[in-house]
Amino acid sequence: MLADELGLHVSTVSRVLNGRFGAVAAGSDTAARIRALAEKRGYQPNPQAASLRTRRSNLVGVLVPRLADIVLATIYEGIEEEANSLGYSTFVTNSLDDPAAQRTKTEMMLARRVDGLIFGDAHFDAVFVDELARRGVPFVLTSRWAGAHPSATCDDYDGGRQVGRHFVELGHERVAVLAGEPFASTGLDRTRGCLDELRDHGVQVPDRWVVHSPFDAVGGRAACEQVLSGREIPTAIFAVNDFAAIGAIGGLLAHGLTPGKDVAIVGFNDTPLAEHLPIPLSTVRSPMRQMGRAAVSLLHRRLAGEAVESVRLTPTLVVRASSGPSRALNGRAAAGPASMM
Amino acid sequence: MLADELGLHVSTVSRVLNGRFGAVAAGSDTAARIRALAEKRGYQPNPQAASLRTRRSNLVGVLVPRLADIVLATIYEGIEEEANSLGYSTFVTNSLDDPAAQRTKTEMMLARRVDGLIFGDAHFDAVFVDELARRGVPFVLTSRWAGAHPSATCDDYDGGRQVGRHFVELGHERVAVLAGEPFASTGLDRTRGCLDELRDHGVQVPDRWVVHSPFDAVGGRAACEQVLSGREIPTAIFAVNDFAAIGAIGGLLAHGLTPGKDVAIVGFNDTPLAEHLPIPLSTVRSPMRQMGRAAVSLLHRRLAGEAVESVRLTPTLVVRASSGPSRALNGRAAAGPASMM
DNA sequence: CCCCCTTGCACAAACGTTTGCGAAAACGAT
DNA sequence: ATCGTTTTCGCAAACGTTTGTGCAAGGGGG
Repeated sequence: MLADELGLHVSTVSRVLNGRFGAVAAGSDTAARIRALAEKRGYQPNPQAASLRTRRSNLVGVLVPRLADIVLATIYEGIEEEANSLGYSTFVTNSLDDPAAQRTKTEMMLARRVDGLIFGDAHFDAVFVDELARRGVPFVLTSRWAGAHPSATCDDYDGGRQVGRHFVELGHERVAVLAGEPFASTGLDRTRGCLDELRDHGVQVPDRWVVHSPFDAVGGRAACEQVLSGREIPTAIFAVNDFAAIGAIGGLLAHGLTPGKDVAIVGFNDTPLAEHLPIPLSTVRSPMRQMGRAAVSLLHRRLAGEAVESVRLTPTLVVRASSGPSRALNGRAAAGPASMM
Repeated sequence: MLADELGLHVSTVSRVLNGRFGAVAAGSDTAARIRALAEKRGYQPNPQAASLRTRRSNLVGVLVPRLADIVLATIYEGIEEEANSLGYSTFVTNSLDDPAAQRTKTEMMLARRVDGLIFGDAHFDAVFVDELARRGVPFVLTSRWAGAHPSATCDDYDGGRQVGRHFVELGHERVAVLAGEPFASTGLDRTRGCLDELRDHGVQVPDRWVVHSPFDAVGGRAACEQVLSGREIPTAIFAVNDFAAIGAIGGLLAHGLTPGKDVAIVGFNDTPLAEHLPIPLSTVRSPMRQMGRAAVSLLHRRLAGEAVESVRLTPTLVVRASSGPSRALNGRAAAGPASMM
């Protein structure tokens, strides 16, 4: 250690390096000497020794359904940024939305003595998080909310309404919703918002046109196929997730329908890919990175004993070719489909 | 603690719970009593206290260019799986391929006392990893290799050759390569493999048709635009990454060219999206998850003092619509470009 | 000149493990 | 019954911090 090398006591070193109190912890010259040597030696305090003593690890555990989902990965980028700037390190892990995995992974993080947790995979029934709350484990939610637990989410309901309004403005009267997983508040709120807005404008969506599926391309494809299997087909589809939208586009094309022409389609999240797809995808941009940052900030304040309130960030609709021009101008005639591609 | 509760000494408890030696560390009855209570209390040893004593943290640091890149995220899934099963926990962080960030993030992990590191973002020049190796920091590489450091990678050169062979089999004689970042072994090997295979079959690729770009859609788009800006255009394009391929597809369409018809295009990695794109993308499937697992295994053995050798996993070409049917059967006539979308 | 207050630092305990060492107890062989 | 060997387990030190307490010196006011 450097204490001995300076002929000082380790406690003195600790005090100046932590610079706790307003008052200087040591004579300005000794403090300077200490800092100088620490710099020179590249001294980094041993975090495990410190947390052993302080009973704080400055670790936060993060659970997401899946990091390979770009949405969650981006949220995690926000989490990491903010966490680092607050002096925390983060453990991430995938739960795959499997309740058993959520439990065991959470226990692993707890065993690692994380100070708190951030869940990006909360299920709408909230049974697991309720249980954790009862145990007094400090956590916050992000991406999805559940129960009354503090969360940093996107205002998905509002996003859904924006999509609904977009559809009515385009004159659509037959719309389907690919609603995502039934246990995720994101999908639920997005579809509810959309349906509410449509209803407010006199458009009713039949139940058979609200279909749940996983938040990925194969899920979207399957859900789309199901919608298209009926006698009547919709003129607009809202997929509550960009990847589901991509799958749906595949489904449409397979049925000889051109997205953005025969049927409008809009996704959600504004994934980087959306604007680069062969048919640029209309979508709702959600502030993913900010959600992550907000979640950490929430957790940080919770850990400081503060009573925090959930934050809900507003998304914005981005219109591209996939939701096409107004149906009023467009009619159903199929022009040379290549023109807009 | 549970030691006192049992009237036993903490050291005894420690011994039976660790079950170190082949010989039982305690009487079978006391051992049973200890285990029973540990189970009942849900006792989990404090890892920071343990690492303080053992000077091993069982932590491994992972640096990737970006987790929001699905390729790296998937590799990380493999890393996490294997790490957990070996008793390690992992810290991941994004370096964004920025050398300064690589340095500071690495130092952060070292400050956290990780036992070893896994780099998914090694640069081909290897200056940083060389330096680390000199300092005696234990690490392995994955995804990209550099210098002679142990790595778990895909045989990118072979993958490139497979693409080259595919192109010659289809009869292409004018091919372009969107080569990715010039500092990544992945892109370098993939293009080299492709070019070598083509050359072996008498096809020369002009330098102006080998263009570097970031591994994402906008990069691919830009690179593609550059290729298409010339007087002559290629009949086949190899994008060394699926996302770049998607961007390139956008570029082709913008020029009125239909991928898979006017020009064949193949990507790399077989991202989940590839097969669900409007024009299903031919691509080379790389064993991402296995690479991650192999990297951890390598690191683990290195930490045990073993001298390890790099592993190189072989990829397999997956042919889909985007590389279209043989040019011999196809000719150059451009049919209605929309038909297959 | 004495007292008190501040400043500057050392002392030591504590956090929860692991592990070398040694003592007591159990056991087997003679 | 004795002796040697093994088994079983307690003792204590150590890992690198943080932090409450206390002691000595220095300084200012009476």
